[in-house]
Amino acid sequence: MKTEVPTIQDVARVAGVSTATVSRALSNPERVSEKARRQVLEAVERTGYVVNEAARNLRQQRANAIGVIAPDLSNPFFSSIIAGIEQIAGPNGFGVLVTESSMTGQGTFDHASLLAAARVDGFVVLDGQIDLGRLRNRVTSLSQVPVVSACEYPEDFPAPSVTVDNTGGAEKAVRHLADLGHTKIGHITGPRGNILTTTRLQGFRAGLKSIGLPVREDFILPGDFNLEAGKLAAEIWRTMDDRPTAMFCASDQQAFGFISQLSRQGFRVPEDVSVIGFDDIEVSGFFVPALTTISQPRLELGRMAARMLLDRINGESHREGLHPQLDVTLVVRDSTAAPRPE
Amino acid sequence: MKTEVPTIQDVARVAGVSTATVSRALSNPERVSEKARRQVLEAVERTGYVVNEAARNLRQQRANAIGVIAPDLSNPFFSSIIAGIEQIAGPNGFGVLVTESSMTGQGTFDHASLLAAARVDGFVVLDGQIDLGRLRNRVTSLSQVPVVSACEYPEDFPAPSVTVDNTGGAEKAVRHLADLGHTKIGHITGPRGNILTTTRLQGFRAGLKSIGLPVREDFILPGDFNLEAGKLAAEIWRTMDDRPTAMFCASDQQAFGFISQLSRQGFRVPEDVSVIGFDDIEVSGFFVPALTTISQPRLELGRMAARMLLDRINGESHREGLHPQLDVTLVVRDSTAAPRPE
DNA sequence: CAAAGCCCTGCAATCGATTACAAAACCTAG
DNA sequence: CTAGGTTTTGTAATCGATTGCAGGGCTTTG
Repeated sequence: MKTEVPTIQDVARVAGVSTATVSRALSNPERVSEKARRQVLEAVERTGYVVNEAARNLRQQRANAIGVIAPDLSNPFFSSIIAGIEQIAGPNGFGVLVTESSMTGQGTFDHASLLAAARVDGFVVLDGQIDLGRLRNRVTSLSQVPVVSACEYPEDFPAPSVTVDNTGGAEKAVRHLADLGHTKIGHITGPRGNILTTTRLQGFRAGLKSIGLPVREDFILPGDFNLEAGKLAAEIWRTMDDRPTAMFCASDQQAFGFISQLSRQGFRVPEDVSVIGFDDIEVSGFFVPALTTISQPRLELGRMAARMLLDRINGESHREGLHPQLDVTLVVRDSTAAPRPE
Repeated sequence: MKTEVPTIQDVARVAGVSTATVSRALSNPERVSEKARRQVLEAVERTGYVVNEAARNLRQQRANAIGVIAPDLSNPFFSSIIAGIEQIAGPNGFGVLVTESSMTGQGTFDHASLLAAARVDGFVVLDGQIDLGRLRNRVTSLSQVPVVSACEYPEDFPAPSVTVDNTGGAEKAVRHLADLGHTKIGHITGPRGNILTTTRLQGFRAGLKSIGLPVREDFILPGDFNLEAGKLAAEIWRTMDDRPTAMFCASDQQAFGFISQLSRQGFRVPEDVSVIGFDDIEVSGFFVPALTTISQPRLELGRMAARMLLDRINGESHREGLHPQLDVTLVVRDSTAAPRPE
């Protein structure tokens, strides 16, 4: 039982040609004769040869892999994006290396090293809070390094990005609630300093304004995107003298936490308060009540980001400032309804 | 602005030593003199040198990376396990390459190639449905290749695995329902042929038997682990003449789908029917009603698998048949209650 | 038939690190 | 002061693929 892994040499010997021909037959089939190609292909079959990526990477000075820096793998929102990235990267011969932001910085695995180490040819950054200093530190100008951000990104991130229309989404949410007859509309924000938080809040304000409703600052509750934050917000809502009859949540998870805590206290959604989320993750349609929300094209976000990154890696440097914005759509389900008549 | 990446040669020149010394100073500090070490370290600092992994991998014949084959990245269940794998792999200098099973087989990216291509040193397989033929095809005997399966695995998978006590978990679920006073207990299974389906069903039967309840075959509904399956099962439950008063679902997602569809039809959980899930994914505690379920140590599952794989890669061949089983725990929340008195 | 051009092929250098081997430097003890 | 031992260092081979260059074969054309 031979455990030896066959090399290109073995193939060459079996096929009766040189290694150069084998290499060419495999990567540039049209550059070799019909006959040689057949022989090589057969020899590959017989030997079970598979190219050694390490050798190829070394010679070609590229890794054929891209890195993904995600803040939190256990958040289903990100995994969908990653799946989208995979969908594009895989068929193009690129592997996908996923790293949680919290992991990097340990051992040999910080972002910059990852890149310089020739392990990946570029990054998709999904983390809006990422520490730029660490990246910049090694890489003089980020704009020379293939990096694309998706979804979120830190302020003045000097890289192309692909995002969704957060402002427009928030406006849609507000308009939907207003259309149902709500006039006292509240908002639970995302974490401070996050770009998504800012744009959604902006859209919330703009939405109210555009339909002539006043912005009640006391109806804006600070939060985070996770379940716990929604729960906390519910506690605050409960203690309010004058309560909003509808809440626009910055994320679906947050909405779940909000609704969950409310029902535990005996309130009903949408009877006592309408709730609308943002993201449209998979469970949203199956929540009780099914969640009305703003749907993001998550898979497409990932696919787009991957495409842009691959383009950059391949040298098609579309100008620095490419920032496509995908559209979001309102999905009406059961968590929103007309306010209870006074 | 130089874009050149510094090599070990550059470091050697700056430090005034040979490349061999640089290499040793970095990976075996104790093998070089105090003085040389200082010089090298300073030169590294000055040049911003980072080892080229491709070159190292080629020379050392190892990739310092492990592959993870997951069936479905958008399932939050798996992402947690992956996070666990990361936690172990990262600090040990190993990268984690994640692949969705559905992706592999396309292009150069099928499982076996991935391995032979020297891209990864081993795999963690999370997919119970994986096509073994494709793996075996290249690799004479899987048992020689560092592979560890976690959670699920195909029948007679010739590799170490780490799983949870599915049978025991199912028994706990049944016992809990029985303790509440239920005698008509049903089960929605996972997909056919899956090991988790089998073991949980087994446990379900064993549980009933151990408390002296008869196994009603018509109370066992075929399903899948996803949301949709739960919804389908709910439709069946509705049409039953004699309905179970409690359902043990093979997964939390399935339970969500079941509850969701039921409430849409005007039934209430747990008043009309108690529901218990399996997995304890994050939202479960925030569902309405909060889901009673069997909690799996998902992070630990990943960590354990990673540890075992790293051991195998490093040659510590603990005997073939290592199959640790982690314990699961019952988490009682609001979706289960005593049956309504007749 | 010879010259020019094209296609195919092979030789050998190359990528950047690691490491076997040997030489050099340094110590220690007699 | 020297033989023998130990530590430190450097030289050069090596991993496996890709690719610039040049040579050989074949076709085309004058």
